[in-house]
Amino acid sequence: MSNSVKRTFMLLELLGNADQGLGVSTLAQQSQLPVGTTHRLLNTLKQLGYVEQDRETHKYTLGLRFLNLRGAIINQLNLAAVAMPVMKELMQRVNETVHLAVFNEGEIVYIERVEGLQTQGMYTRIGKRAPAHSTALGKTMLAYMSEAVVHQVVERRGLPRFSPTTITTLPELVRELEAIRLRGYALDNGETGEPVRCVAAPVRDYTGQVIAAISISGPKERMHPSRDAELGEAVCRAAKLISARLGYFQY
Amino acid sequence: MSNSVKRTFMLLELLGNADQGLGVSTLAQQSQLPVGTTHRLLNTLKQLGYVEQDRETHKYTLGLRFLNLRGAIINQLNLAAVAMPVMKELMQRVNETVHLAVFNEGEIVYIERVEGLQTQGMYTRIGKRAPAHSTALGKTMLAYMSEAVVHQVVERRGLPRFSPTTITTLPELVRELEAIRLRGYALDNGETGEPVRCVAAPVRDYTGQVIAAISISGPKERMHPSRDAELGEAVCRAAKLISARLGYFQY
DNA sequence: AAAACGTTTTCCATTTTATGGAAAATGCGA
DNA sequence: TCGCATTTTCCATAAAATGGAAAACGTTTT
Repeated sequence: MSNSVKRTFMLLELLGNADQGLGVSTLAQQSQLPVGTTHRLLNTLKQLGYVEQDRETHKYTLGLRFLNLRGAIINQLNLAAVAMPVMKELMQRVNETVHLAVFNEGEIVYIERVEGLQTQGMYTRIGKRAPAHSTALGKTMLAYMSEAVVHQVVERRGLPRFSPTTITTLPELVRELEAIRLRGYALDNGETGEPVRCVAAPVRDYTGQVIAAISISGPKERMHPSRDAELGEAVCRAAKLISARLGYFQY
Repeated sequence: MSNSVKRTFMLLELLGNADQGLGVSTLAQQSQLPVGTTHRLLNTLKQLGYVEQDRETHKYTLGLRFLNLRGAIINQLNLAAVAMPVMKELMQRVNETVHLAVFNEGEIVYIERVEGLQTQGMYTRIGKRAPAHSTALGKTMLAYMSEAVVHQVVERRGLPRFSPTTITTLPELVRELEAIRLRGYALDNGETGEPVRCVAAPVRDYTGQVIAAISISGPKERMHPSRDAELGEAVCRAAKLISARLGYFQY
C-alpha cells in the first residue's frame, strides 16, 4: 500500500481533529514521522491547496478545498436530494429541527439538516459523527439491523456512558431495540447528556434495507413526552415517504 | 513534490465531480494514468476508507471518512456560528434562500445555507466553489479588496463568460465594483447563466477586513428588479449585524 | 455452450521517488 | 546579543511507486 499516501492521510486526520493550526514539529511528533518527511508531505498538500499555512505562525490547517469533496459525498448519496423536501415539510409541521443521518463504521453521520425557525444556539454540524447507542437516530437504525451487526458495533465501539440514562449493557440495548421495533420510532431521553430530546424513524432503500434515519429534535422544554406520540407518528410518516421515493414498497 | 499524493488527489477530485461511481478504467482514462497505477492508488484509498467500492459493480465512490476531515472549517466555524441566526432571520423576512460564502484562492466558497421554504429543486451545495466575477457574492467581496488583489485574481482566473451578461473585461469589472461600493450591495443579473437572481453584501471582521459575504437568492420570477432596493437594504442590514457581532465597529 | 470482449486485479523487474538524518535558516524570547 | 525551538533545505541511500503485461473475472454475442 502506498506509503506516502497513507502517511499523508495520517497528517490530514491529525489536522482534521485539531481545532487550531498545528506546526510541523507537532505533527511530526503526533504522527511519529521524521520532521523532514512531515514537512515535505505538508508542502505537497499546500501546493495542491488541501492544506493552508498561516503566514504569521507557519501553522497548518486543512484547506477549503476539502469542503468541496465533502459536499460531493453528501451530494452523491442522492438520499439527501430526495429527503430534503420531505424534511422541510416535516419541519414546518412540527416547527423543530429535522436531521438526516446515515450509518457508517458503527457510528452515525449527520448528512443534512433543516433548522426549526425557533431553534437557536448550538447546531449539529453536517458531517459530525456520533455513537449509535446514545442517539435516537442511531438506535432506530440499529433496531432494524441484524443482531450480528449490533453485536459487532458494540464490540468495536463499546457502550460508553454520557449521562445517567445512557444504555451501557448489551441486554439493555437489545431490549430497547425491541421496544423501538414495536413502537416504530426511537426516542432519545438525554442519553447524550445534552438538554435535547429526539424522535427518530428509519429510512429504507428499494431493497428494504435501512440506510438512514431522520429525527425531530428540540430543547427538552418544548419536546415534552406528551408530544411523543404525535411527533413519533409525524417522523414515521416522513421517513416512510422518503423510503417510498427511494423505491421501497411496503407490503 | 510527492507524485503519488498528487495523483491520488487527482483521482479523488474526479470521483468528487462524478455523480455516480466510476470504474478503474474510466478513472485511468480521465486521469491519464496507467491502469495498474490507478488501481493501486484506489486500493490504498479504499483500505484507508476514503473511497468505497460497490460490491456489485466494482465502481468507486468517495467514502464517508472524508466527513472526518472537518478541521478545514474550524476557521470558518465561528463565522458560521455567528452568521447562522442572522441568516435565519433574514430568510424569514424575505422568504428566500440565504447563503454565506468566503473568498479563497481567487474564488468564492459556499460555507453555509439557510433554505427558503418555498425554494425547491437544485440547491448550491456547501463547499461548492464558483468564480468571483460572475456572482453577486464574489463581486461584493472584490469590491472591498485592494485593486492589486483584484488584478491578481483576474490574472490568475481570467474572466470566463457564462452568459451574455457576464463581465469579461477588467475595465468593466472595475466600473461594476465602483457601482457596488456606491450602492452598498451587489446584484447578480444572471451572469452565471442560471435563472436565478442574487443580492449580496459584505461581512467584515473586527479588523474591518472583508472576510465573507451573504446573499439572498431566488428564481428570477420572484426576485423582480423592483424588489432590489428592499432586498439590498435587508441584506446590508444583516451583513452589518454579522460584522458587528464579529467585533467590527463602524464609525 | 463457447467465444470474444471489456474490466478489474495481480504481478514483478526497473527506476524513479520518497526517505530521514543532519545541517542551515529562521523566528522568538530572554 | 545570545540561545533555544521550529521551520526549511539538502542529499546519499533505500525503499516504494511505477506501468506494462498477463491473469482472472463477468458480461454479452455468436
